[in-house]
Amino acid sequence: MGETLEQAFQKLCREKNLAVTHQRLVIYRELMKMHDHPNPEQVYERVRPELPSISLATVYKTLHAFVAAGLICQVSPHHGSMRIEPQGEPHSHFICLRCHDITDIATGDPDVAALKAGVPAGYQVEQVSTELRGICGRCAAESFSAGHA
Amino acid sequence: MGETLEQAFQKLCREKNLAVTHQRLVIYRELMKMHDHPNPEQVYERVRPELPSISLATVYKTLHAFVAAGLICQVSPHHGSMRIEPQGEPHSHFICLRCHDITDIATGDPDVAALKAGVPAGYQVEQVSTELRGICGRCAAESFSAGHA
DNA sequence: GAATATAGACGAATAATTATTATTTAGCAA
DNA sequence: TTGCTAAATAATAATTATTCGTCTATATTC
Repeated sequence: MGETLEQAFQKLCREKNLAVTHQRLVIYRELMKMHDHPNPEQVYERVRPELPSISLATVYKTLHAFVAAGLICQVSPHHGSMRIEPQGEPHSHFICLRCHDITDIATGDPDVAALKAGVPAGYQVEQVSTELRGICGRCAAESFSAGHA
Repeated sequence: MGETLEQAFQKLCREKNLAVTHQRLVIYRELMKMHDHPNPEQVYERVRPELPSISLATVYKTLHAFVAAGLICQVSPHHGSMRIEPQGEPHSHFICLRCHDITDIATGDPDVAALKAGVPAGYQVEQVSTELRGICGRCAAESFSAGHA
């Protein structure tokens, strides 16, 4: 039973062509214990007792590898830098994961009332927004031609 | 008529207790011309011809002042650092603008089909997420007691 | 118009992340 | 097994984005 998680991890790695390393296993095991939304620094601190010589850069690379492989998700990947919206019109945004470009999407408002219903008491909601993320037309065209070059 | 924007800006500033400065006016005027989602660096480059001695730090401070006053919006303010979600369950997030804490919100999925309908052709949507932003219970309680200290 | 508070310029500092390079390790084949 | 090759790691430097501190300049208030 103690092996179940490790075996599951090995299987996942095979599927995704990730090498199974001790560091990755320990990081994965710690991640699976966490039910909040840690940042890389926190993950680093959590694994250090078991991996005293690990470096923060390795944690970053491992987390990115896990995200790319779909083992974990990233909460609202940001845009590299602060982005502002001069006009106050409410709409959704499409954010390109590759070039970070933001495209306005005209959509109906989300059901704000239903969303707010799930918010704990004492929380003050100031904004609600829906984002779509993926690859924009330009980047999709580029990777297509690159794939056929 | 050329004065309309300037007058409107002055009025806004009075309402929000912001001093009307030349730098702020120029930044505001440029922002109102922009229909994309510039970052501070881009705003800086845009105003430099008119304000050769402005510093990037001033642009940051001004943008923050404008956001706080509600003159402009920020597109998905980020969390200071990368945040991950170990478990793959889909849900929404409440993000505290003060302490950056992320709280899971159990909600129904947004109408993904309707959202995707507004996406330009050639764009590949990989994720759709809804975020609520505001002040979490802890921070709200703190500012309440601070306000009455 | 003078006093006071706020804003700006400049440079340095900090935080988050990525790149570099040498070393180690995993995955695979003989 | 053993050795080869590609990938992963550790350590550190570099980059990028953002903020801070200090001094000067400007706006607001009287």
